[in-house]
Amino acid sequence: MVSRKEVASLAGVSEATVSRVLNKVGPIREETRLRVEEAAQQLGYVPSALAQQFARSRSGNLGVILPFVPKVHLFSTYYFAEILSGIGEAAKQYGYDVLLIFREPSGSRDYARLFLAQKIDACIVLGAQNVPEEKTALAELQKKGYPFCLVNQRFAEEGYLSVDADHHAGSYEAVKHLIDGGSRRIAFLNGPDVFSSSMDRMSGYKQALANAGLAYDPALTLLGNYSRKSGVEAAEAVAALIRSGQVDAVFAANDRMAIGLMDGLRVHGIKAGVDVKLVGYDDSEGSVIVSPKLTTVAVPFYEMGRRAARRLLAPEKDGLAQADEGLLPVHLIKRETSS
Amino acid sequence: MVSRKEVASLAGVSEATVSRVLNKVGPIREETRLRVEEAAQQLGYVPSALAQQFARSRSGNLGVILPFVPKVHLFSTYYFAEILSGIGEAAKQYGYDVLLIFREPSGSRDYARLFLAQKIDACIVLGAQNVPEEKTALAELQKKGYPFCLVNQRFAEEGYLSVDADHHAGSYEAVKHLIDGGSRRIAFLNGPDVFSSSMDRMSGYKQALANAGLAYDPALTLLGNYSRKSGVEAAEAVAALIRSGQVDAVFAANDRMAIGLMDGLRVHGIKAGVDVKLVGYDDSEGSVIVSPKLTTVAVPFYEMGRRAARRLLAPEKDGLAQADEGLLPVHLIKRETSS
DNA sequence: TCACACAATGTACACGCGTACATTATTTCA
DNA sequence: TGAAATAATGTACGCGTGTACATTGTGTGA
Repeated sequence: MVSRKEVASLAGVSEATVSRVLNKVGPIREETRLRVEEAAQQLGYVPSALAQQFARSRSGNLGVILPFVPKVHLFSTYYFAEILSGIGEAAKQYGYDVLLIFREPSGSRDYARLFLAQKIDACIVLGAQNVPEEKTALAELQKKGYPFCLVNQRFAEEGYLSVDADHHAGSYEAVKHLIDGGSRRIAFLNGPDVFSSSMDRMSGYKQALANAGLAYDPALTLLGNYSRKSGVEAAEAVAALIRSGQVDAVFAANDRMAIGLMDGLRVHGIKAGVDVKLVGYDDSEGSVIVSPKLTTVAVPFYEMGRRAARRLLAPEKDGLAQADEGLLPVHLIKRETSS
Repeated sequence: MVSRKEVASLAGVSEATVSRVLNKVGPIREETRLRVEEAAQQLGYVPSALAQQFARSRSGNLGVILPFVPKVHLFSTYYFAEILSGIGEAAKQYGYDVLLIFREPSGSRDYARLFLAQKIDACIVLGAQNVPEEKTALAELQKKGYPFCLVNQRFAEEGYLSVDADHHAGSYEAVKHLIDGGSRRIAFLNGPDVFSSSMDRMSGYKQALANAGLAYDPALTLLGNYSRKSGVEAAEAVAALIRSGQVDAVFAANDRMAIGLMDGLRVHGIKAGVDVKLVGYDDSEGSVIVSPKLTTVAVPFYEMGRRAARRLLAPEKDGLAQADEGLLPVHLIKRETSS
């Protein structure tokens, strides 16, 4: 292995000068720089990231904490793939590497330890839930001043750094679209309220109803867990509501449940888009594959990942922090299940 | 920040003893161990991974090189998510972290530099292609003795470490299934031959035809690029072949193309599963969402990722290397498009 | 020409850990 | 009981880099 020493020796300078040339710090005579660069080139010298990290006391790693989802082995593919990809772009831009952290099945969340061990300089928590253990873990990060950012989740009272989309507006749009199309009895298949996005969607749903002078009926709100299966399972109840004339449209909090619901309803002889209108959420790949095509709400997951990383990594001077504030816009995509 | 020094001081031993206790090396008096552990606990001491890595000259990172796929921002979700998840499990098991490496859009492949910089101790290359730049990059890794493993790709002549599934057998099964169902004129929508899996599928396709006494007709083989769009684009040609009676079934090299093809054919008034049989490949999420449900070949992506990581990280003594050799089995899943 | 500013480089050390080697304490065995 | 073996611990240093500080070189202005 070739180190700074050999380069210095070959270039006929001290190690410090080599370091300065490579890090572009301090004044260097042009001739010296060339000699050093030449020597480094010739020896194929590559600085040891290990030594650099150690000397700088910075790992240069951005940790990304992934939720443990037992069914799909890792993640509800589309959603996380996009976010991760956005994170990757920003990380690269700012010279950071992305360290993947798979949460334990046990649910242990000792995020602070990752900082203590200096494995990461900052981290993005995906799929954070509003449960006590999570809140404790995040509070510890906050207290110790470790930089972290949530994606698609907010803890209103805590004021943690987070990047989120405007799910209230998205749901409002979705439900308003159904109302505009003539629906008056709209069921809502929501996800668990440990996710702020579920709460946001609920409020958007309610507001759209209220704005149209429609009453909110708790009996029309069903609870799923964002899985396809839970959509299928909701079908029976939804079918009954449809048959009894209590429901003429359904808004599902994500596409997976919406698609599961479509399948489940089909068994009951009910066809989405014909017998009942349906709107999903996420604009996932499945939404255009399914038949009829699913009306849904597009969420800029890629951009959300990018912003989260940028907020953590961008130097203050870039002044991006401000530009990155606020909820990202979502937009309704009208397809076949709502016309 | 609390370091070994404070722990040693509090426990009344030397730093070396602290190190020995925590690393469980050498004989330690029980009482001493307890004192040290107590002290570490009390101080909340967490060893600096940075310093450890530096001292050991090992990063403890398993690099995962991700292909650059412009359209889907990161990856054809299901496929990579599963592999990545499997890698994550094995990495965790062997005490490694997963460092994500997003390939440059430019296509630069200086994998060796990652090792030179000591950023990773081993790496898994996803989506490797049989193109000159790739071969050069991999040859360099091999030459320098850096441990790496390919997934779902082989370079026959080079003998690189790789984990692959038996796509020849999978394709054979798929096409045989179509033949058994009465099809005699089977088109093949394959992917680019820079992927060995494409070549494997081709040979399986040919063998199934040959075994059934059917002639291989190059005119019935179409080329896509594994994207949904390319499936849609192939529809016109396939539709013509079907109309002219030259084709009564199609085998597509992955689900995305198969699903795109279904959509494309629908425009031409041709319904998969009714007017033409269709088999896809991958058993992706979409295959059960699409209607009619797609017959496909299930590939153990998760297990492939796990094995790739295990091959690189498992200590010799575990003797897993041998168990992990050979192609992983795939299996046909019969659904609606082929009955 | 001399003093002084600043450019350019060298010297020296810290960073926190693993570990080879030296040293001391304890056991074993005759 | 004494010597040898072994357990238990301490001492000392290397790992490769960043960088504070010291030193030397190079103008600059009166």
